[in-house]
Amino acid sequence: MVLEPQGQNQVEWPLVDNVVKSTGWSLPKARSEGPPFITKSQIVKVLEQVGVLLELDGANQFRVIAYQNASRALASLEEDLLTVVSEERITDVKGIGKGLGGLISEAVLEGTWGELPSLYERVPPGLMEIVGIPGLGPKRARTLHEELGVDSIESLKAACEMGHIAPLSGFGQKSQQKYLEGIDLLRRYQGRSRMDVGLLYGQALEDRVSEIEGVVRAELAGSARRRRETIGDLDIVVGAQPDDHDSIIEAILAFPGIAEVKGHGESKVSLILEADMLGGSPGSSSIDVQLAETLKERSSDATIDAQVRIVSPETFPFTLAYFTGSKEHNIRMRQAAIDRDLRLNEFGLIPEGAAGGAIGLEAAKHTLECSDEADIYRHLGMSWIPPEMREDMGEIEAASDSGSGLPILIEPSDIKGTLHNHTVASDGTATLEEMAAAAMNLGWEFLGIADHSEILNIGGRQIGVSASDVAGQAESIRALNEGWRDAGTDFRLLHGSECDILVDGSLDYPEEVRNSLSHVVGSVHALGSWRARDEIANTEALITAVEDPTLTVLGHPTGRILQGREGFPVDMHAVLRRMGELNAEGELKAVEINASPYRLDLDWRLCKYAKELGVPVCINPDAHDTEGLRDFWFGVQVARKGWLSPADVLNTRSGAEMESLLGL
DNA sequence: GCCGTTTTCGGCCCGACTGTTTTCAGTCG
Repeated sequence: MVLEPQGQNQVEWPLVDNVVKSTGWSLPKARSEGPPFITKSQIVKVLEQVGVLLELDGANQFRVIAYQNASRALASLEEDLLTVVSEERITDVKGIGKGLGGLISEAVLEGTWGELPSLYERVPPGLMEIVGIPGLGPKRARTLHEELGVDSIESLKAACEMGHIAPLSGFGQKSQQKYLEGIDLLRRYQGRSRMDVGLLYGQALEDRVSEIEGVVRAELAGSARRRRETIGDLDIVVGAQPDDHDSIIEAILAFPGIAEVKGHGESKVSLILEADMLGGSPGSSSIDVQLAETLKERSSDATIDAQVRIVSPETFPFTLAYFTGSKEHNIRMRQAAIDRDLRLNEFGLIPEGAAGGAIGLEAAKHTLECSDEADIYRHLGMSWIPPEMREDMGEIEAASDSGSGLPILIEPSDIKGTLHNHTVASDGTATLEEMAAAAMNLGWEFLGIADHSEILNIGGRQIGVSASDVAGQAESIRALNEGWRDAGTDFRLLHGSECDILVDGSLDYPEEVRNSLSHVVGSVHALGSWRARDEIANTEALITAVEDPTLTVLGHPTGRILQGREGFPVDMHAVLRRMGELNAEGELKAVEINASPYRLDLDWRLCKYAKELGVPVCINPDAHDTEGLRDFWFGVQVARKGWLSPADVLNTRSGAEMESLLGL
């Protein structure tokens, strides 16, 4: 076989990847051929940036919001953008009007950006970094620039140290000090945590708070409850009688593992947590005990911000719903309330007539009673929406009495096995027997082995299984399966491979080797080459790969590492559309949700589209040891967030069904 | 800048907290 030159298939190994932080604040250059001269994902990014630039430029805040909304609207556009633009249907997209429709069309068809270049030139790039500092928003950044010429983190730091900030009107000693601390914080702290780390801390905190005397209810809210792929800070909502609030706050402040108390008042405590918080048993957490143990080892040096909010038990459901978000979901909920002449906030659902001019807690005395979140949704003519779905991605419409209804979401217990796992034959640390035992321990009926294919090497070291060794692995698996069959055990190993997708979209291994396998997980590992190319070339190559008759599952489709590196540019909508066609023709082409919390790729935003196209999703832990199998749990969270039901997920099928689907 | 079945103009979610003020702007979620 012909091997690619080594450099082409060097893995950029995720966790030692040095993240080069370029500012990224510039307008993308047009492709040399087109249209499209600029791709959808590039426009999405530009609109998002322009929102920030306009704020810094002192624009009307509603104009700013319009750009942000348009960015979101475009991101969730499923159709091919060039088609939509060419047919002059771009302004049919809600949130994109004449102005932005024109801008988007110009970018796609001409490769130019209208008036935007002058905006980008006008706003110093350093100001964009500065608004990342807590307590320093666009207005103050603008003032600092105009008054002191601050145009970077460095010049801000210098201005603080020389005491130039405090005398400014509207600023003061405390602001100056806070900015210095903020700069330090920004350098130390990445801002968000992966889902696994965030949930581990969140559930540890929730468990500890629940045990405090006087606490009636405590629940994790925010992005953690919504199972976002990364979690900003933790929000815990506590319901307790007002008389108990003081003692509860005192008890919280005495917890181990508090690196810093950022502030505390009558109803709120703001903390930075560190690893000591994780001591003790995992208690009632929904991550199981074993998984929690594994995660503790992974996240021993992490810290995370947490806010605890304490309200009366009657107010609890409103506060929980409010702090669960998302912001976009809440806005829609408020609008639904307004339509019914109600006011919805974190304290209640208040008839406007009854509240009069009162606001806040005073107005909330007139609230409609709600004993749980479902009551709130019911008052607004909707069924209860699972937190994972609260992203304003159509759930409000689906949940409303006149809507199409919400799907029944998949649960971890629906999973009967997974298809993408490694052993000592490539870069795993467990044997076939050990992996199989661990899978049976999880109650699974099958385990797909998919060691790396021949071409893969890391740092020059051969990792993949050579073509000649594939037959040996097949024989071992056949013997093991025979043993289980004879013993009447309903379990089997499925012999697959994680075959590299080469730069031209062809698959590693000779065809006859791939044909001998039960399944092929096709994955891109030569990230360097793919990231150096444009979206259209990558999309074509990926479509070539999924069209290969031997490919069963498209593995970690974009190659992203959360908070490590972006995936390669690709029009995943187009790839999924092609996969949808192939499935309609009777082929089995599944797309993976790589459940490793470092990846969570396919992104949840694309799951619903895959489902609509009839592309089965396969949740795979990509386990490299027996504990790694448990990561499938995170994949299930992503699937739920992406509206998937058990039937939409390939590996909810029984072991026997799986064999039949794979033609074994 | 977007939107509209009371509107093509005049709205655009809403409240807490902080630090700066002495009645409030900016930031955050």
